[in-house]
Amino acid sequence: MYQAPRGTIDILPEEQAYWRFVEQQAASICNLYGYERIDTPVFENTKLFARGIGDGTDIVEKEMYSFKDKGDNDITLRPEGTASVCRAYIEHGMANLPQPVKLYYLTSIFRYERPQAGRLREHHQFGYEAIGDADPVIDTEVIEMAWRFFQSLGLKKLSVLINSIGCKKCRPNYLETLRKYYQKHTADLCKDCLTRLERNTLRLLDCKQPACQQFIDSAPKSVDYLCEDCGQHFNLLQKYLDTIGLPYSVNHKLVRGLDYYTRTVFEIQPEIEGGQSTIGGGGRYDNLISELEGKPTPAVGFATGIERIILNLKREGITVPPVNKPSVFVASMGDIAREAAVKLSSDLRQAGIAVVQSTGTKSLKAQLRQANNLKVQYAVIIGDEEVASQTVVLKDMTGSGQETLPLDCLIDRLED
RNA sequence: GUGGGUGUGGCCUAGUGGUUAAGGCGUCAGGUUGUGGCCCUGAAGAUCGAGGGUUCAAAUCCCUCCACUCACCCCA
Repeated sequence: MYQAPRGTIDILPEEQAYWRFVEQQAASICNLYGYERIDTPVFENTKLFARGIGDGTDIVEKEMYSFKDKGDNDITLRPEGTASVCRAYIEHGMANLPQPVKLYYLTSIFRYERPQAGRLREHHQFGYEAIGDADPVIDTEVIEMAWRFFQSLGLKKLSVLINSIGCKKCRPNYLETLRKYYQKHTADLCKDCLTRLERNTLRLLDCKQPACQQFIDSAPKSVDYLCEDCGQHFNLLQKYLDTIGLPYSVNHKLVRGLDYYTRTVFEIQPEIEGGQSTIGGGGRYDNLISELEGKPTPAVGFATGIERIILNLKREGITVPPVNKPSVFVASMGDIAREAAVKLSSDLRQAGIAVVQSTGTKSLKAQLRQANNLKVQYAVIIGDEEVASQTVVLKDMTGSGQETLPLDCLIDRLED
Protein backbone atom coordinates (compact mmCIF):
# COMPACT_ATOMS: atom_id res chain seq x y z
CA MET A 1 0.00 0.00 0.00
CA TYR A 2 1.25 3.45 -0.81
CA GLN A 3 1.96 5.65 2.16
CA ALA A 4 2.65 9.35 2.38
CA PRO A 5 6.43 9.82 2.42
CA ARG A 6 8.05 9.81 5.84
CA GLY A 7 7.59 13.02 7.72
CA THR A 8 4.67 14.20 5.58
CA ILE A 9 1.00 14.23 6.49
CA ASP A 10 -2.37 14.42 4.81
CA ILE A 11 -4.44 17.21 6.26
CA LEU A 12 -7.83 15.52 6.31
CA PRO A 13 -11.20 17.29 6.15
CA GLU A 14 -11.74 16.91 9.90
CA GLU A 15 -8.51 18.84 10.52
CA GLN A 16 -9.26 21.67 8.14
CA ALA A 17 -11.12 23.83 10.65
CA TYR A 18 -7.88 24.28 12.59
CA TRP A 19 -5.95 25.21 9.49
CA ARG A 20 -8.52 27.67 8.21
CA PHE A 21 -8.70 29.27 11.64
CA VAL A 22 -4.95 29.72 11.94
CA GLU A 23 -4.61 31.01 8.38
CA GLN A 24 -7.45 33.46 8.79
CA GLN A 25 -6.07 34.85 12.04
CA ALA A 26 -2.67 35.15 10.40
CA ALA A 27 -4.03 37.11 7.46
CA SER A 28 -6.07 39.24 9.80
CA ILE A 29 -3.17 40.19 12.09
CA CYS A 30 -1.03 41.00 9.05
CA ASN A 31 -3.71 43.28 7.75
CA LEU A 32 -3.90 44.98 11.13
CA TYR A 33 -0.18 45.76 11.08
CA GLY A 34 0.09 46.58 7.39
CA TYR A 35 1.83 43.48 6.09
CA GLU A 36 1.06 42.24 2.59
CA ARG A 37 1.13 38.68 1.40
CA ILE A 38 3.89 37.37 -0.81
CA ASP A 39 4.18 33.89 -2.32
CA THR A 40 7.56 32.78 -3.54
CA PRO A 41 8.51 29.59 -5.40
CA VAL A 42 8.61 26.31 -3.53
CA PHE A 43 12.14 25.79 -4.83
CA GLU A 44 15.04 28.14 -5.33
CA ASN A 45 18.60 28.09 -6.47
CA THR A 46 20.53 26.13 -3.83
CA LYS A 47 23.06 28.91 -3.36
CA LEU A 48 20.41 31.27 -2.06
CA PHE A 49 19.91 29.14 1.03
CA ALA A 50 23.53 28.17 1.43
CA ARG A 51 24.53 31.84 1.46
CA GLY A 52 21.61 33.03 3.52
CA ILE A 53 21.26 30.43 6.24
CA GLY A 54 24.95 29.72 6.61
CA ASP A 55 27.17 26.98 5.22
CA GLY A 56 27.99 25.57 8.63
CA THR A 57 24.43 25.13 9.84
CA ASP A 58 22.80 21.72 10.05
CA ILE A 59 20.03 22.90 7.78
CA VAL A 60 22.41 23.57 4.93
CA GLU A 61 24.82 20.74 5.68
CA LYS A 62 22.42 17.85 5.94
CA GLU A 63 18.77 18.80 5.95
CA MET A 64 18.09 20.36 2.59
CA TYR A 65 16.05 18.69 -0.12
CA SER A 66 18.48 19.45 -2.91
CA PHE A 67 18.65 18.03 -6.41
CA LYS A 68 19.74 18.80 -9.92
CA ASP A 69 16.96 19.45 -12.40
CA LYS A 70 17.08 18.38 -16.03
CA GLY A 71 18.84 21.61 -16.97
CA ASP A 72 21.61 20.74 -14.51
CA ASN A 73 20.58 23.54 -12.15
CA ASP A 74 21.13 23.12 -8.41
CA ILE A 75 17.69 23.34 -6.88
CA THR A 76 16.53 23.19 -3.26
CA LEU A 77 13.08 22.95 -1.76
CA ARG A 78 12.91 25.90 0.60
CA PRO A 79 14.07 25.02 4.12
CA GLU A 80 12.91 28.36 5.53
CA GLY A 81 11.07 31.41 4.35
CA THR A 82 13.24 34.46 4.92
CA ALA A 83 15.89 33.97 2.24
CA SER A 84 13.27 33.70 -0.51
CA VAL A 85 11.49 36.84 0.62
CA CYS A 86 14.78 38.73 0.68
CA ARG A 87 15.61 37.46 -2.79
CA ALA A 88 12.24 38.75 -4.00
CA TYR A 89 12.82 42.09 -2.26
CA ILE A 90 16.12 42.51 -4.08
CA GLU A 91 14.97 41.11 -7.42
CA HIS A 92 11.93 43.37 -7.64
CA GLY A 93 13.74 46.51 -6.52
CA MET A 94 11.64 46.90 -3.41
CA ALA A 95 14.40 49.08 -1.97
CA ASN A 96 12.76 51.80 -4.05
CA LEU A 97 9.48 51.50 -2.19
CA PRO A 98 8.78 53.35 1.05
CA GLN A 99 10.66 51.48 3.79
CA PRO A 100 10.16 49.25 5.61
CA VAL A 101 8.57 46.85 3.17
CA LYS A 102 6.35 44.52 5.17
CA LEU A 103 5.58 41.09 3.76
CA TYR A 104 4.09 37.88 5.07
CA TYR A 105 3.80 34.31 3.82
CA LEU A 106 2.06 31.03 4.56
CA THR A 107 3.91 28.16 3.01
CA SER A 108 5.41 24.68 3.09
CA ILE A 109 8.92 24.25 4.47
CA PHE A 110 11.10 21.21 3.74
CA ARG A 111 13.85 19.79 5.89
CA TYR A 112 15.20 16.26 5.81
CA GLU A 113 15.07 15.50 9.52
CA ARG A 114 14.00 12.64 11.71
CA PRO A 115 10.28 13.22 12.32
CA GLN A 116 9.12 13.77 15.87
CA ALA A 117 6.29 15.41 17.77
CA GLY A 118 5.90 18.83 16.19
CA ARG A 119 8.56 18.16 13.63
CA LEU A 120 7.94 17.02 10.09
CA ARG A 121 9.92 16.92 6.88
CA GLU A 122 7.30 19.02 5.20
CA HIS A 123 5.76 21.48 7.60
CA HIS A 124 4.00 24.78 7.24
CA GLN A 125 5.09 28.16 8.41
CA PHE A 126 3.47 31.51 8.78
CA GLY A 127 6.11 34.19 8.73
CA TYR A 128 6.50 37.88 8.16
CA GLU A 129 9.37 40.24 7.49
CA ALA A 130 9.85 44.00 7.85
CA ILE A 131 12.66 44.92 5.51
CA GLY A 132 14.48 48.24 5.32
CA ASP A 133 14.33 49.67 8.82
CA ALA A 134 16.72 49.42 11.76
CA ASP A 135 14.51 51.20 14.28
CA PRO A 136 13.81 49.10 17.40
CA VAL A 137 10.23 50.24 17.00
CA ILE A 138 9.99 47.68 14.22
CA ASP A 139 11.50 44.95 16.39
CA THR A 140 8.88 45.81 18.97
CA GLU A 141 6.12 45.68 16.41
CA VAL A 142 7.27 42.31 15.09
CA ILE A 143 7.31 40.83 18.58
CA GLU A 144 4.00 42.40 19.55
CA MET A 145 2.41 41.10 16.39
CA ALA A 146 3.51 37.54 17.14
CA TRP A 147 2.19 37.88 20.66
CA ARG A 148 -1.17 39.27 19.52
CA PHE A 149 -1.43 36.60 16.87
CA PHE A 150 -1.17 33.85 19.46
CA GLN A 151 -3.56 35.71 21.73
CA SER A 152 -6.10 35.89 18.94
CA LEU A 153 -5.87 32.13 18.55
CA GLY A 154 -6.64 31.71 22.23
CA LEU A 155 -3.13 30.60 23.19
CA LYS A 156 -2.54 32.42 26.43
CA LYS A 157 0.01 30.33 28.25
CA LEU A 158 3.01 31.56 26.33
CA SER A 159 6.19 33.35 27.22
CA VAL A 160 8.25 35.71 25.11
CA LEU A 161 11.99 35.38 25.47
CA ILE A 162 14.32 37.98 24.03
CA ASN A 163 18.04 38.49 23.76
CA SER A 164 20.54 40.46 21.75
CA ILE A 165 23.47 38.75 20.09
CA GLY A 166 25.13 41.89 18.74
CA CYS A 167 26.31 42.79 15.28
CA LYS A 168 29.38 42.05 13.21
CA LYS A 169 31.29 44.73 15.11
CA CYS A 170 30.71 43.47 18.63
CA ARG A 171 29.83 39.81 18.27
CA PRO A 172 33.35 38.60 17.40
CA ASN A 173 34.62 39.95 20.73
CA TYR A 174 31.87 38.20 22.56
CA LEU A 175 32.39 34.92 20.75
CA GLU A 176 36.09 35.08 21.51
CA THR A 177 35.38 35.66 25.20
CA LEU A 178 32.86 32.84 25.24
CA ARG A 179 35.28 30.50 23.53
CA LYS A 180 38.06 31.31 25.97
CA TYR A 181 35.70 30.73 28.85
CA TYR A 182 34.64 27.35 27.56
CA GLN A 183 38.15 26.26 26.69
CA LYS A 184 38.91 26.22 30.40
CA HIS A 185 36.21 23.59 30.87
CA THR A 186 36.76 21.28 27.93
CA ALA A 187 37.43 18.32 30.21
CA ASP A 188 33.91 18.48 31.65
CA LEU A 189 31.84 19.25 28.56
CA CYS A 190 29.56 16.80 26.79
CA LYS A 191 30.71 15.67 23.38
CA ASP A 192 28.10 17.75 21.57
CA CYS A 193 29.40 20.83 23.35
CA LEU A 194 32.94 20.06 22.28
CA THR A 195 31.74 20.13 18.68
CA ARG A 196 29.81 23.31 19.31
CA LEU A 197 32.92 24.95 20.68
CA GLU A 198 34.57 24.42 17.32
CA ARG A 199 31.67 24.98 14.97
CA ASN A 200 28.88 26.98 16.55
CA THR A 201 30.01 28.67 19.70
CA LEU A 202 26.73 30.41 20.45
CA ARG A 203 24.95 27.07 20.58
CA LEU A 204 26.93 26.13 23.66
CA LEU A 205 24.43 28.22 25.58
CA ASP A 206 21.62 26.04 24.35
CA CYS A 207 22.85 22.64 25.56
CA LYS A 208 20.29 20.55 27.42
CA GLN A 209 22.72 18.23 29.22
CA PRO A 210 22.39 18.69 32.99
CA ALA A 211 26.17 18.51 33.38
CA CYS A 212 26.65 21.50 31.09
CA GLN A 213 24.15 23.77 32.82
CA GLN A 214 26.61 25.05 35.41
CA PHE A 215 28.90 26.33 32.65
CA ILE A 216 26.02 28.01 30.87
CA ASP A 217 24.84 29.75 34.01
CA SER A 218 28.18 31.38 34.69
CA ALA A 219 29.12 31.94 31.03
CA PRO A 220 29.69 35.49 29.80
CA LYS A 221 26.49 37.06 28.50
CA SER A 222 26.21 38.52 25.04
CA VAL A 223 24.38 41.61 26.31
CA ASP A 224 27.45 42.56 28.35
CA TYR A 225 29.56 42.71 25.22
CA LEU A 226 27.31 44.74 22.93
CA CYS A 227 28.75 47.77 21.19
CA GLU A 228 27.20 51.12 21.96
CA ASP A 229 24.74 51.03 19.04
CA CYS A 230 23.60 47.49 19.75
CA GLY A 231 23.29 48.23 23.46
CA GLN A 232 21.18 51.26 22.72
CA HIS A 233 19.03 49.28 20.29
CA PHE A 234 18.41 46.56 22.85
CA ASN A 235 17.60 49.07 25.60
CA LEU A 236 15.09 50.84 23.40
CA LEU A 237 13.49 47.56 22.44
CA GLN A 238 12.93 46.71 26.09
CA LYS A 239 11.68 50.20 26.81
CA TYR A 240 9.13 49.98 24.01
CA LEU A 241 8.03 46.51 25.05
CA ASP A 242 7.48 47.92 28.55
CA THR A 243 5.56 50.83 27.08
CA ILE A 244 3.05 48.55 25.38
CA GLY A 245 2.88 46.29 28.41
CA LEU A 246 4.05 43.19 26.63
CA PRO A 247 5.31 40.55 29.07
CA TYR A 248 8.76 39.28 28.15
CA SER A 249 11.91 38.09 29.78
CA VAL A 250 15.50 38.55 28.73
CA ASN A 251 17.09 35.17 28.34
CA HIS A 252 20.85 35.11 27.96
CA LYS A 253 20.82 31.55 26.74
CA LEU A 254 18.58 32.35 23.80
CA VAL A 255 20.43 31.96 20.52
CA ARG A 256 18.99 31.00 17.20
CA GLY A 257 20.10 28.39 14.75
CA LEU A 258 20.46 30.41 11.61
CA ASP A 259 23.64 32.35 10.94
CA TYR A 260 21.98 35.48 9.66
CA TYR A 261 20.64 36.82 12.93
CA THR A 262 22.00 40.04 14.39
CA ARG A 263 21.02 42.05 17.45
CA THR A 264 17.47 41.10 18.47
CA VAL A 265 16.54 37.43 18.70
CA PHE A 266 13.33 36.19 20.26
CA GLU A 267 11.29 33.06 20.76
CA ILE A 268 7.80 32.30 21.90
CA GLN A 269 7.36 29.19 23.97
CA PRO A 270 4.48 27.39 25.63
CA GLU A 271 4.75 26.92 29.39
CA ILE A 272 4.85 23.17 28.98
CA GLU A 273 8.38 21.86 28.84
CA GLY A 274 9.17 19.47 26.07
CA GLY A 275 11.29 18.61 23.11
CA GLN A 276 10.06 20.64 20.21
CA SER A 277 8.37 23.26 22.30
CA THR A 278 9.24 26.54 20.62
CA ILE A 279 6.17 27.64 18.79
CA GLY A 280 7.70 30.57 16.94
CA GLY A 281 10.84 32.59 16.72
CA GLY A 282 12.56 35.33 14.88
CA GLY A 283 14.91 38.21 15.05
CA ARG A 284 16.82 40.86 13.23
CA TYR A 285 19.01 40.05 10.26
CA ASP A 286 20.77 43.22 9.22
CA ASN A 287 23.41 41.53 7.09
CA LEU A 288 21.34 39.09 5.09
CA ILE A 289 20.28 41.35 2.21
CA SER A 290 23.84 42.46 1.52
CA GLU A 291 24.97 38.86 1.89
CA LEU A 292 22.53 38.08 -0.92
CA GLU A 293 24.05 40.81 -3.06
CA GLY A 294 21.52 43.51 -2.31
CA LYS A 295 22.63 46.83 -0.92
CA PRO A 296 23.03 46.80 2.88
CA THR A 297 19.50 46.76 4.32
CA PRO A 298 18.40 46.10 7.89
CA ALA A 299 15.46 43.77 8.46
CA VAL A 300 13.60 41.86 11.12
CA GLY A 301 11.16 38.96 10.94
CA PHE A 302 9.33 36.14 12.60
CA ALA A 303 8.16 32.65 11.69
CA THR A 304 5.92 30.12 13.37
CA GLY A 305 5.09 26.50 12.65
CA ILE A 306 1.43 25.88 11.97
CA GLU A 307 1.57 22.23 13.02
CA ARG A 308 2.99 23.29 16.37
CA ILE A 309 0.30 25.92 16.76
CA ILE A 310 -2.41 23.34 16.13
CA LEU A 311 -0.74 20.95 18.57
CA ASN A 312 -1.05 23.67 21.20
CA LEU A 313 -4.63 24.54 20.25
CA LYS A 314 -5.59 20.92 20.79
CA ARG A 315 -3.65 20.57 24.00
CA GLU A 316 -5.35 23.67 25.39
CA GLY A 317 -8.73 22.37 24.26
CA ILE A 318 -9.41 25.48 22.21
CA THR A 319 -12.42 25.17 19.95
CA VAL A 320 -12.16 26.65 16.50
CA PRO A 321 -14.92 27.93 14.21
CA PRO A 322 -16.38 25.08 12.12
CA VAL A 323 -16.08 25.15 8.37
CA ASN A 324 -19.30 25.63 6.47
CA LYS A 325 -21.23 22.54 5.50
CA PRO A 326 -24.23 22.02 3.23
CA SER A 327 -27.47 22.75 5.02
CA VAL A 328 -29.89 20.93 2.72
CA PHE A 329 -30.24 17.32 1.62
CA VAL A 330 -32.46 16.48 -1.34
CA ALA A 331 -34.13 13.06 -1.24
CA SER A 332 -36.33 11.55 -3.92
CA MET A 333 -38.35 8.45 -4.71
CA GLY A 334 -38.92 7.07 -8.17
CA ASP A 335 -37.52 8.00 -11.57
CA ILE A 336 -39.81 10.94 -12.26
CA ALA A 337 -39.22 12.48 -8.86
CA ARG A 338 -35.55 11.85 -9.24
CA GLU A 339 -35.37 13.99 -12.32
CA ALA A 340 -37.25 16.72 -10.49
CA ALA A 341 -34.74 16.39 -7.63
CA VAL A 342 -31.82 16.82 -10.01
CA LYS A 343 -33.40 19.99 -11.32
CA LEU A 344 -34.24 21.23 -7.84
CA SER A 345 -30.71 20.62 -6.52
CA SER A 346 -29.31 22.52 -9.46
CA ASP A 347 -31.67 25.44 -8.86
CA LEU A 348 -30.90 25.59 -5.14
CA ARG A 349 -27.18 25.71 -5.80
CA GLN A 350 -27.74 28.36 -8.43
CA ALA A 351 -29.43 30.35 -5.67
CA GLY A 352 -26.37 29.90 -3.47
CA ILE A 353 -27.79 27.24 -1.18
CA ALA A 354 -25.38 24.41 -0.43
CA VAL A 355 -26.98 21.07 -1.24
CA VAL A 356 -26.15 17.39 -1.02
CA GLN A 357 -28.34 15.35 -3.34
CA SER A 358 -28.99 11.69 -2.83
CA THR A 359 -27.77 9.22 -5.40
CA GLY A 360 -28.54 5.63 -6.23
CA THR A 361 -31.84 3.92 -5.53
CA LYS A 362 -31.99 4.03 -1.78
CA SER A 363 -35.07 3.75 0.35
CA LEU A 364 -36.35 6.98 1.84
CA LYS A 365 -35.31 5.64 5.19
CA ALA A 366 -31.75 5.19 4.00
CA GLN A 367 -31.73 8.63 2.42
CA LEU A 368 -32.88 10.30 5.61
CA ARG A 369 -30.36 8.35 7.59
CA GLN A 370 -27.69 9.77 5.33
CA ALA A 371 -29.14 13.26 5.77
CA ASN A 372 -29.00 12.80 9.51
CA ASN A 373 -25.38 11.67 9.41
CA LEU A 374 -24.48 14.68 7.32
CA LYS A 375 -26.03 16.87 10.02
CA VAL A 376 -27.87 19.02 7.52
CA GLN A 377 -30.53 21.35 8.81
CA TYR A 378 -33.17 20.43 6.24
CA ALA A 379 -34.14 17.50 4.10
CA VAL A 380 -36.23 18.19 1.02
CA ILE A 381 -38.30 15.19 -0.05
CA ILE A 382 -39.75 14.74 -3.53
CA GLY A 383 -41.96 11.81 -4.56
CA ASP A 384 -44.53 11.28 -7.28
CA GLU A 385 -47.21 13.09 -5.27
CA GLU A 386 -45.05 16.18 -4.94
CA VAL A 387 -44.17 16.17 -8.62
CA ALA A 388 -47.85 15.93 -9.51
CA SER A 389 -48.82 18.80 -7.22
CA GLN A 390 -45.70 20.91 -7.81
CA THR A 391 -44.81 20.83 -4.12
CA VAL A 392 -42.01 19.54 -1.93
CA VAL A 393 -41.82 18.27 1.62
CA LEU A 394 -39.44 20.35 3.75
CA LYS A 395 -38.34 18.43 6.80
CA ASP A 396 -36.52 20.06 9.69
CA MET A 397 -33.77 17.63 10.67
CA THR A 398 -32.92 19.41 13.88
CA GLY A 399 -36.39 18.74 15.26
CA SER A 400 -39.23 16.54 14.15
CA GLY A 401 -41.46 18.84 12.12
CA GLN A 402 -42.07 18.92 8.41
CA GLU A 403 -44.31 20.81 6.02
CA THR A 404 -45.48 20.59 2.44
CA LEU A 405 -45.01 23.74 0.44
CA PRO A 406 -45.21 24.82 -3.20
CA LEU A 407 -42.06 24.12 -5.16
CA ASP A 408 -41.56 27.75 -6.12
CA CYS A 409 -41.65 28.90 -2.50
CA LEU A 410 -38.80 26.63 -1.43
CA ILE A 411 -35.88 28.88 -2.25
CA ASP A 412 -37.42 31.86 -0.47
CA ARG A 413 -38.18 29.68 2.50
CA LEU A 414 -34.63 28.31 2.69
CA GLU A 415 -33.07 31.73 2.29
CA ASP A 416 -34.68 32.98 5.51
C1' G B 1 22.55 10.80 12.08
C1' U B 2 22.11 8.34 17.61
C1' G B 3 19.14 5.74 21.34
C1' G B 4 14.22 3.82 23.49
C1' G B 5 8.92 2.34 22.70
C1' U B 6 5.00 0.68 19.37
C1' G B 7 2.59 -1.67 14.86
C1' U B 8 -4.35 -6.71 15.18
C1' G B 9 -10.77 -4.58 9.94
C1' G B 10 -11.76 2.88 8.68
C1' C B 11 -10.99 4.05 14.37
C1' C B 12 -10.27 1.98 19.51
C1' U B 13 -9.19 -2.48 21.84
C1' A B 14 -8.99 -8.31 23.42
C1' G B 15 -5.96 -12.23 22.27
C1' U B 16 1.34 -13.28 24.52
C1' G B 17 2.83 -20.76 20.76
C1' G B 18 -2.40 -24.80 19.52
C1' U B 19 -9.12 -25.55 16.22
C1' U B 20 -13.01 -20.88 11.39
C1' A B 21 -8.43 -13.94 15.20
C1' A B 22 -13.05 -11.72 19.57
C1' G B 23 -15.56 -7.14 20.95
C1' G B 24 -16.91 -1.80 20.81
C1' C B 25 -17.37 2.58 17.65
C1' G B 26 -18.20 3.71 12.65
C1' U B 27 -20.25 2.16 7.68
C1' C B 28 -24.23 -0.32 4.95
C1' A B 29 -28.99 -2.81 5.00
C1' G B 30 -33.60 -4.39 7.31
C1' G B 31 -37.45 -3.96 11.55
C1' U B 32 -44.06 -4.42 5.67
C1' U B 33 -47.13 0.62 1.90
C1' G B 34 -43.06 7.53 1.34
C1' U B 35 -39.69 9.48 6.89
C1' G B 36 -33.70 10.20 10.12
C1' G B 37 -32.05 10.57 15.34
C1' C B 38 -33.14 5.95 20.34
C1' C B 39 -33.69 0.65 20.29
C1' C B 40 -33.43 -4.32 17.92
C1' U B 41 -31.58 -7.63 13.92
C1' G B 42 -28.27 -8.62 10.10
C1' A B 43 -24.16 -7.74 6.59
C1' A B 44 -19.66 -6.11 4.68
C1' G B 45 -14.85 -5.24 6.25
C1' A B 46 -8.22 -8.27 8.82
C1' U B 47 -3.13 -11.90 3.71
C1' C B 48 -2.67 -9.75 12.53
C1' G B 49 2.90 -3.35 9.15
C1' A B 50 6.21 -6.14 5.13
C1' G B 51 9.72 -10.05 4.15
C1' G B 52 12.49 -14.06 6.02
C1' G B 53 13.52 -17.73 9.99
C1' U B 54 12.56 -21.22 14.40
C1' U B 55 8.53 -24.91 15.32
C1' C B 56 4.32 -30.48 14.12
C1' A B 57 1.95 -25.54 14.97
C1' A B 58 3.38 -18.20 15.05
C1' A B 59 -0.77 -12.27 15.72
C1' U B 60 2.19 -14.47 19.76
C1' C B 61 9.46 -16.38 19.62
C1' C B 62 14.04 -14.62 16.52
C1' C B 63 16.22 -11.53 12.39
C1' U B 64 15.86 -7.70 8.59
C1' C B 65 13.20 -3.79 6.58
C1' C B 66 9.17 -0.12 6.67
C1' A B 67 6.13 3.16 9.32
C1' C B 68 4.57 5.64 13.65
C1' U B 69 6.11 7.52 18.34
C1' C B 70 9.48 9.62 22.37
C1' A B 71 14.23 11.75 23.55
C1' C B 72 19.00 13.64 21.55
C1' C B 73 21.23 16.47 17.46
C1' C B 74 18.81 20.59 15.19
C1' C B 75 14.77 23.58 14.55
C1' A B 76 8.97 26.05 13.45
